[in-house]
Amino acid sequence: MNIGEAAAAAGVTAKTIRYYESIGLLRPPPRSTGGYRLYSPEDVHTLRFAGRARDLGFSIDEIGNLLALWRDKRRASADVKRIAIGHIVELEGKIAALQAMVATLRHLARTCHGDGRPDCPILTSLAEPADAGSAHCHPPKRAGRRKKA
Amino acid sequence: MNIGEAAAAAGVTAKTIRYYESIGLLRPPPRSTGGYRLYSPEDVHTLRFAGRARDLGFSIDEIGNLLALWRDKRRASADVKRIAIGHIVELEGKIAALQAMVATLRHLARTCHGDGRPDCPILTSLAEPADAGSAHCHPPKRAGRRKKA
DNA sequence: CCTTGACCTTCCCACGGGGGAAGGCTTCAC
DNA sequence: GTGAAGCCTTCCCCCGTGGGAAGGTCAAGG
Repeated sequence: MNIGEAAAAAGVTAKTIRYYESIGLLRPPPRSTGGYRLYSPEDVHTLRFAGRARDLGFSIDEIGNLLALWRDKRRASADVKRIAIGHIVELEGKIAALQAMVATLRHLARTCHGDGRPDCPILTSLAEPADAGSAHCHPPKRAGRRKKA
Repeated sequence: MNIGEAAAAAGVTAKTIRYYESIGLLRPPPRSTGGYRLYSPEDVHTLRFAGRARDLGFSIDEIGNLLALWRDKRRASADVKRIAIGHIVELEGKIAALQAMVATLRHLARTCHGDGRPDCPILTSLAEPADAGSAHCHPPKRAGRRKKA
């Protein structure tokens, strides 16, 4: 089948498939005489695997590792589980960072009149020096974003 | 003061300042005879404002809006609050998406032996057709990542 | 047989939010 | 006067795609 059909069957876009192939995540499929990529039903399985792993937030590298384990019939399930657990930890870190932002924003929004007057603690707090604006709130910023933080 | 000093005072990197200037988020400062950017204490306030807004997860566009409101002394605090509330909603959507992923992963990890045997429900579930693998779990995937979702 | 339209190909640009390096100026302290 | 920072610009890199242009292929209908 052509790339469009395979993409629809796997729940990803043709664009994504070409991208995954270009970065070496997927092996290049055979081509028709006209140069079209030709996919087998097994390929569709692999594509769906990759797409669903992405939906679960795995990075390209992690998906590559999972794909290798998937292809290896003698894998140990412990290896798979370790990757999954590690990913859970990573996701929870992001969740915590986002929740800290929400908490800070909620606090700021609560103290803002929200009417026609110009004075707004959200704005003044954002411009406050150093950590004065966030110290009374929740330190953990974005996960690993700031180098000097 | 030069860019490095201003960056240190505002808690951002010189690189970030140049980047923000290049995309039009910040106005170009005056230059010395040697071409160095010269920043005033007010500029440092603005820089800190932008950096802290980014730490709270605001997008470049949103920071631009907030900066415009910040400069406008006759703004209505309701406008600021609306942006903040909108951002909270957005962040909560991301949190929910991440939590759904974690829940699914937890479920999969729980059913995986995690020993030397090769059979692993994590892998088989990822390759299952359609929504069979996630239907018994939590639908909301990443916020706005998949177009055809 | 030929056209049409859907599909495919490669290539480049964009996003956010910068990191890092190359190669050249300035500026400051000694 | 001179050496070491620090700054300048410019370029290319990362993730994970999405969008679109310019052009080739394929299947079906007239």
